[in-house]
Amino acid sequence: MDFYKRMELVCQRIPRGKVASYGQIALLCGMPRHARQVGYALGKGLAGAEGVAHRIVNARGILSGAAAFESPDLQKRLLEQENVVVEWTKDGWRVDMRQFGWHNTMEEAEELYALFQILGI
DNA sequence: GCACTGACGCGGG
DNA sequence: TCCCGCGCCAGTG
Repeated sequence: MDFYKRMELVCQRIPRGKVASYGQIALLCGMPRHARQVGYALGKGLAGAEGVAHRIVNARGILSGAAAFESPDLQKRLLEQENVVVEWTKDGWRVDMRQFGWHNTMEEAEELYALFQILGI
């Protein structure tokens, strides 16, 4: 069971133009309640998710990781570049999860789990 | 081993 | 819907 390797596979499956939450990533990795470790891994540059890290937001759609990017609005710009609408709220930059959330299917989850088994991670 | 930290989540009101 | 408080757990020193 290698959490970070699983994270890499999961993160790279987030479709362009969609976002996923930390808890959702943890769940797909087969590690419920590990949302904070997902954030830790992204911040440390583990999990090889550099290219798609901007697609990870919290459960409410808030870009909580803005401070971890080189410039404060980099994550927002990367998302807008993928046609994701980001709006300002009193809590910070936010994405509408109903519209842009990655609503993965049971099939995708099972497919990932099978892949983990094959790769032995 | 212990205490503290943090890109978080959720249930209740 | 929003706000609040508590729960969570690998890393770190």
